[in-house]
Amino acid sequence: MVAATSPTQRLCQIVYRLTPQRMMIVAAIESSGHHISAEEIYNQIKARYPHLNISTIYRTLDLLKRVALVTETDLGERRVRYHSAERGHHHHIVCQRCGQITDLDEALFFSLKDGLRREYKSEADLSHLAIFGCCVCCKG
Amino acid sequence: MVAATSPTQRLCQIVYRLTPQRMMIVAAIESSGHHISAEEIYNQIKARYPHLNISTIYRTLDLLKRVALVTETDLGERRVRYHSAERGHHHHIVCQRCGQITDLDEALFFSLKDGLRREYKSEADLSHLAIFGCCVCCKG
DNA sequence: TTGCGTGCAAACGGTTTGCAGGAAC
DNA sequence: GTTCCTGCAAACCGTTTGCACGCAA
Repeated sequence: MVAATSPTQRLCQIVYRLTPQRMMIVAAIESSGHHISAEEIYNQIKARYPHLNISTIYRTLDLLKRVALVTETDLGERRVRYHSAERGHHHHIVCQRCGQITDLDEALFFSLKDGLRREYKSEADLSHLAIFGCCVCCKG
Repeated sequence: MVAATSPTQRLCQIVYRLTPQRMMIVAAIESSGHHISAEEIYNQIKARYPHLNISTIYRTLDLLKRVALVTETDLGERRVRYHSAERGHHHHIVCQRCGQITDLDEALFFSLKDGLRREYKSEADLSHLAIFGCCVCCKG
């Protein structure tokens, strides 16, 4: 059983230099279950490696986006969040009261995508949609 | 035939002071067909009234949001855009190539809203959704 | 006359940039 | 040895804030 190519291996293949910083940043994103922000990556790595500069984070994130290893999502905060592209397309509903983020099944969006194609002749890129609302817990 | 209360009249009713700046800002938003940014409002008014300061724009926008005269939308740019609340709920598809913004019919979203309620017990606030994609013109 | 609204200037927070030294290959 | 990557510091850009003056009511 052969493991799928790891993100680090893929970075290698694409000829970019494999520096400790880049490996730590990739690892931080991979290991993060949720959508992580640049600052969160920074703080997480800095604890072990205080030398790191935040501009390196941004430059690496930019690189990772270009080689399609990470995707960025705008969850309506002031800042943008990142996650591994391996997690694929998914959408979220963000609770406006408690901030909880729930991932949504893609099937929910099929009819919307269809309607856009039929009625607007537009191809929607529904790769990372954030919907705002109110979750079960806060409805009471 | 009686005209509906104008935004300016409504501001008056809500006891806030009616200053020339506020009137100009309301007028700029009303007369703008599209979704206007704080800076666009600023530049538009400044041409006639150079004394105006941009912090007044932000403070007034904040006030107008609180009294529900304007709504703000995040169209995935760095900045936020505003429009008159009178235009009501609507959604947009933003073309990722040419930047064109097309308003969408709300009916497109009924099944999505329904699914969210049924399957996730969440009440979606679909008042201003921005969907990204590719318009007819750019598809070629 | 009072208190709200304004202009001004300075700060904010997330992000980007130019530069020179240093590490990966 | 060469090129790319990094840390540093400073700039950027949209937005917010504290303050004192001034105008709407």
